[in-house]
Amino acid sequence: MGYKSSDKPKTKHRKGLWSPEEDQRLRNYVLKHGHGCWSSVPVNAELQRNGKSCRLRWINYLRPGLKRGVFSAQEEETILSLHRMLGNKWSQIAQHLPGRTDNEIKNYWHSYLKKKLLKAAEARNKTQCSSPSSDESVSQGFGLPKPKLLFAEWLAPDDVHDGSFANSSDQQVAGIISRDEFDYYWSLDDGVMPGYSFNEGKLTFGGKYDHSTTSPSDGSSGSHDMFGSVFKIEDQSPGSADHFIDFNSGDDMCSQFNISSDVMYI
DNA sequence: AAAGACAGCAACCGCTCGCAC
DNA sequence: CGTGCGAGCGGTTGCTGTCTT
Repeated sequence: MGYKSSDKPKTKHRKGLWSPEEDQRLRNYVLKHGHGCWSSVPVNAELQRNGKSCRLRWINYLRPGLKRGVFSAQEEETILSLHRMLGNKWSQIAQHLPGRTDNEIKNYWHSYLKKKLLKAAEARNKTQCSSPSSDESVSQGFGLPKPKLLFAEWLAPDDVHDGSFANSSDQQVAGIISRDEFDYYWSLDDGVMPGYSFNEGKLTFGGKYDHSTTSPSDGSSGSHDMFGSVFKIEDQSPGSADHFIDFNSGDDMCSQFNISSDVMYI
C-alpha cells in the first residue's frame, strides 16, 4: 500500500478551505460542462485540488438549490424519524430533505440532535427512576414525538395526497416498522393501535410484520438489522394480494417511501 | 484583555461498491 | 475471475468563531 516517496504523484493538491476564486472556478466549470468524471474536473477547471475534494465542495456547498441555515422543527423531526429507521444512513436521510446535504445533516446530528436525545433520555430516566416500568422509557423513544408511519395502501388517495389523514391520525398509527424498532419505540399495549397485536415476532393488524420470513442467509442480519427482514402488508380488502417490502432485495427501501410533512407513507 | 474551553462546520480520509477491462 | 479505477458514503479531524474564566 502507499507509494515510496519517489513514486508519489507529482501533482500537489491543495488542501483546506476553499477560496472564493476556487469556488468560482469550480462553479463555472460544472455549470458549463457538467462534472462528468470528477477526477478530470480539477484538471479542466485548473484547480489544484483532487477530484474528490471538488466533488465534495460542489455537493455540499456550490450545488444549486442548497438550503442553508438552521433546520426547521419539521426537518428536525424528519431527521429523527428517519434516523430511527435507517441509522446513520445520512445520504438516504438527505434524500428526504430537499436542499440539505448528508454532510450537513450528519454534522447537525453530531453537534445537536444526539445531545438532545441524550438529554431527553437522561431527563426521562430521572423522572422515571422510581417507576417500576423502566422499559417504558425506552419504548417511548427517549420522550420524542413518535414518528408517524402510514401505509398508503390503507389510505384513500385523497388522504394520502392532501395530508389530511396525517392531521387526524395521530391516534391511529404512530410508529416505525422493524421488529426491534417496535420494541424500542412503539408501545403496542398503550392503546394507540387498537386491534393490533404483536405475537411471536409477528405484528398482526391488517398487515403484519412477519419475522418468520426473514432470510437467514446473511449472517450479518442481526436482530437489530431491519434490512434483514421482510415487512409484509396484507391488504385488508377481500381478494387482494399481500404486499411485501423485502429488505433483503437490495432495493432502496426509501424509494418505496413517500414522505410528506412529517409523515412517511409506504 | 488574554487565554483556554467549547461548539459548529467544512473538509479530509479510508473504506466499500459497481463497473469496465 | 482478478484488477484497477471512479464514485459515493460515513467517520473523523481540524480550523474558526464564540463563550467562559
